Amino acid sequence: MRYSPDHKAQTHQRIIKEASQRFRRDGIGATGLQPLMKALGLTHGGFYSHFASKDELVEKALQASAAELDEHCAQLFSEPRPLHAFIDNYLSEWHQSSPHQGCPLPTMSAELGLRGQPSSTTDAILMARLEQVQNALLGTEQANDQSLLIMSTLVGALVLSRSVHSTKLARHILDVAREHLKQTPQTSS
Amino acid sequence: MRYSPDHKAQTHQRIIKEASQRFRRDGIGATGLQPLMKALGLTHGGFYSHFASKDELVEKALQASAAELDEHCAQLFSEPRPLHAFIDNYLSEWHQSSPHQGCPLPTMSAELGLRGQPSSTTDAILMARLEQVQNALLGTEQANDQSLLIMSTLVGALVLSRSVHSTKLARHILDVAREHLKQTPQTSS
DNA sequence: TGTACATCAGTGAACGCGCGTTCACTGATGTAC
DNA sequence: TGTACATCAGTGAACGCGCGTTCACTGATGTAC
Repeated sequence: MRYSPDHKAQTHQRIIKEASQRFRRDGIGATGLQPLMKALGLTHGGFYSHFASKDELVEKALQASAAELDEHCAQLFSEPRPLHAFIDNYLSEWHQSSPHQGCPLPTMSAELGLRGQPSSTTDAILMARLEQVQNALLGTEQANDQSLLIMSTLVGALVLSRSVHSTKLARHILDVAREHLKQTPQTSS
Repeated sequence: MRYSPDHKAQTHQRIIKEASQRFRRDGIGATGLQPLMKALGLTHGGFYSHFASKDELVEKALQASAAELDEHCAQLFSEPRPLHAFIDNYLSEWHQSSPHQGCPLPTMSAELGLRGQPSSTTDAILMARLEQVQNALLGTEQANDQSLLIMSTLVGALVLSRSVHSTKLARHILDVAREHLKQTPQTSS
């Protein structure tokens, strides 16, 4: 064979990785398969020997984003104050300006909501995130509810911060949410 | 003339109204001008005698959404407990399942963030919403910051609730956020 | 009162473009004999 | 060792489609004389 035995598998993964970034950065609808393949030094015709359709790629890319995020979070949650580390990371300037490397919920959830296949991977991503926050809350009463509340505020602050034109306001939104969430640490509200 | 003197102005407004709903429901990119005009019983060719481009319509439609929302909020804020009324409305099942009639922030902000023209109408919408929340907080210290925090949680809860596949979870997200926000009424955190 | 003309909201065919998808093909490799 | 064939990741032209946009046109009306 012309290529190494795992060459195709590698290409497969490269497509998924690039797609997962573009979907988060530009949205699913605005990401074309032709430019995507070209960016990887390939032609678009080969795409369908890797995936049955764009929808399949969306699903795979979303799962890849989730796995990437799980790994990233696992590191944060090994720190002394896991919840603070998670919050700081989620509301960091890095996350604000790097949607393509961050959580898919703020960027893709709206678009996924109205796409044909409801996917249910969104649920899985949210649940995974919630679980980790719950672990950090260490068996507090209503840890379940509180983690939902925290995630709501995190996602909302990030969405608003990214959509706002004034960088000063954008930053302030993150600051306010960060302060509040770190101030109400383990106790139920 | 064949039409009444304000006929064109009426058509103009009908286009804006229909567009403002479709943009919120389906997204800007996924809303075609051809189907939009057809839905109003018109042909697509006439569009450009009303607007210079789709971008201009986006701007006008966004402003219309904002005005519509202002009016709606004004009613809520005349009630005895304006903040509670606002929160209940924002996190209601009606708002959850009626993105086309609701706040454009949860549905359009992601897409607006990455479009060419930064628009800055998003900022105006957010500021208007914040101002009303602040008024409800009646000059509390840090009313400014607290209204930002409330809006973050409201937007995040609605975004998550809409994107989630399980209706039970969707409802729970709204419930948790509503309970929390109504529990911390006027006092700063 | 009747004819000729101007107005102008809306019509519908056409444009170039990028989309997702299909498919006959290429060409370097490994295998068979 | 050398030739013939099978494999298969990737190629690139082509498909039908809907998009935003343009433009010559229609046809009912109001106005001028």
